[in-house]
Order: sequence, then C-alpha cells, then structure tokens
Amino acid sequence: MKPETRQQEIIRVAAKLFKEKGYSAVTMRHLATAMDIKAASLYNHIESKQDILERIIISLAETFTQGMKQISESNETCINKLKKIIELHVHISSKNSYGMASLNNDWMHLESQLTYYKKLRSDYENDFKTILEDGIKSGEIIHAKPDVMMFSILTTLRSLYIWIPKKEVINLKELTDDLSNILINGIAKE
Amino acid sequence: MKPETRQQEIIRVAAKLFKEKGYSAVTMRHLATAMDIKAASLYNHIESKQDILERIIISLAETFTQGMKQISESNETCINKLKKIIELHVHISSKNSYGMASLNNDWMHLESQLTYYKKLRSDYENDFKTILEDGIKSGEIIHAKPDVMMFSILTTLRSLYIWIPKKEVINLKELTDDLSNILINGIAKE
DNA sequence: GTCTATACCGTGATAGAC
DNA sequence: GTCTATCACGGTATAGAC
Repeated sequence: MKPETRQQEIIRVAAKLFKEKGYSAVTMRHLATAMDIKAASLYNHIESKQDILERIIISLAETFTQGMKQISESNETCINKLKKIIELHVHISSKNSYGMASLNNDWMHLESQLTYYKKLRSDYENDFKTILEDGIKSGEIIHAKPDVMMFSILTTLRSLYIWIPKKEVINLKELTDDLSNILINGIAKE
Repeated sequence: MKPETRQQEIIRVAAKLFKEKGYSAVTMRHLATAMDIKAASLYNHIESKQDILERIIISLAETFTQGMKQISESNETCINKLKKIIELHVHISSKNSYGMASLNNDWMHLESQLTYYKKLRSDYENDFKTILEDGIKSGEIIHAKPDVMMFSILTTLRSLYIWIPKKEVINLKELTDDLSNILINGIAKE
C-alpha cells in the first residue's frame, strides 16, 4: 500500500463532507477546517472545488462501467449476471460509501464533465436493461416491464451507500446473498 | 378547487428548483427570476428560504405518517398492507414529485424542524418493519432479515419521484400493480 | 506546503418608496 | 404586492511571504 497523498486525503475528506451536506453546502473553508489547514492551502493540491467533485464522481462512474463490461460480456446466465451486478454494487459501495453519495446526489453539479458522466450512466443502464431483456427471452425472468424491474433493482443498489455504513456487521458476502435473494426471488412465501 | 395562493405558487416553483439543483444551490434570486419578480418581493409571502423548505418537507412527511397509520391499523393481511404502502408512495410521488425530491435529498438542511422530521421518519420505518415482522411470524413472508427487506422496498419507493415523471404513460394503477408484483414476488420465473 | 491578506462576487434578508 | 437600494456576511480563489 502506498501512503495516501495529500490530494487523496483531501478528496477522501471532501467526499465525507459532501455525503453529509451535499456539494453545494460544503465550503472550501469547512473542508480546510476538517483537514486542519487554511482554505488557501487546499489549492496547492487541487485545482478547484469542481476539480474535487470530478475526481470523486468520474473515477467511480468509470469503475462501474468497467465492472459492467466484464459482466455483460461474460457467458453467465442472466440471473447470474444480475447477481454479479449486485455484488459489484455492494463491493464498490462498501469500499467508498462517501463517494457513492456524490455519485448519486451531486452529479448535476458537474460542469465540463457532465456530458461524459451522463453518457457513462446511460451506457450502464442500457447494458443493464439488455441483460433483463435477454433473461425474459430465455425464460429465466418473468415477462414484466424491463424498465420497472431495472428501476426497482437499480434504485436499491444505488442506495446501498446510505445503508451499508449503518450495519455494524459488515459481512458483505451475506449482504450480497440476502439482497440477491430478495431482489430476484421476492419476499413472498411460495 | 380554490385558486393557488401566491405563497403556494412560490413553494411549488421552489420545490421544482430544489429537485433540479438541491436546496443549497438554489438562491432566492433564482427563485425570484422563476417567479418573474424580484427577490425582495418573495419575503411578502414567505418568512425565509428555510421556511419554504419546512413547508415542503414537513407537510409531505406528515402525509406519509397519516397514510401509514391507517394502513398499520387496518385488518388487512401483511402482504395487502405492503401493497397499500406501495400504493401510498405511488400516489404521493405522482402528485408531488418535486416535493418528494426535497424530502429525500434536502431534509438534512432543516434547522428547527430537523428533530421533528427525524422522529416522523423513524416512526414510519418502525411501523414498516413491524408489518414485515408480523408477516414473517404469520408465514406470509419469507424468513429473511426484515432490515434488508425494508431497505430494498423502501429505497425503491423513495426513488419513485425520479422515475414517475419520466414515464409518458402515467397509468398509476398499472405501475402500482407492476411494482407490487416485482417487489413482493421477485423477478425470477418459478 | 502552509500561512496571511485580500480581491471580487453572490448570498439571504431588510427598509422604505410607490 | 412589488420595487430599488442596501447591508453584513461568507463564497471561491489568488498573490506572495516564509
């Protein structure tokens, strides 16, 4: 493990503050106080407040894109692909729950990178929907609206960052299995 | 239908802006421009920016509390209670998708009403969990962790405000039924 | 790499004329 | 009920000393 650079430290602390109050409500002075330095000193390590937001969001979004590429190109069944997607979200959300908050809530404050972010997101959703549609064709998945199914699963996965830090027990394998079961098989008996 | 008061109009327009950019990023000058008046004029109808946020969030939170009270006190089966909850969320989210954005994303910017809001939310979640636990006892619902089940269903319902306005067709009955089926019975065949 | 000092602008809100 | 004018404050960011 390389030691964390000062820039990485700033980004990590910023992400934590962004999660608590949102990008717009966090000031450079707050961030500086949390880092125990003066606001002006931050600018030796980052270019601007916007720069911090970009580094948080874009790297996460690209990680999801990469993960989805591997999953959608694999030869698994559709149900197994869905399980891999759930695993991907649990894994990333547990590693970086602060960053996930920005990804979910503050993407609209991106400036020059907004279009790029939107493309990554829409590509991801298209791949997700294709998996569901293939599953319907092959008979693995019920014949319901892919949009509604994707919405239901994806909003749950996108909210994991709220929920994972609250659980004392961080048995990620168990959480992945429980979620897979509930999202795929439902909660009703029989 | 009584005609909308100027105050109600301000709150409605503010909620729309809050949904797009978040409470902190919306300025009184933006809001005034959207209302086609000057910022100072807003203060004839509302006390402060905070006042607007409170009016949006607290009235919605209280509506949910009322709805949950009726449902949890009814003599329905647990599965039917869950269906009623889904219906409640679809109904409120379709009537006030802008306000739902603030309820979900900007509650932490409440000041004097923050504690009250948190109590309403935690009461709601406790009632929800009790319904699930009763369902497990009675054998209607699988023996899985109530926390995980509630998280999964509730995050989906809480995100409806993002999704409902995107659907051209606003057949709410159909959406309620589709969601009930997916959330309760899952998406896997058999 | 951090500091002090500061520039410059936008913020929420108020006073008082009309 | 809306306006203009204004206030006190806090926002991001830079310059230059150490």
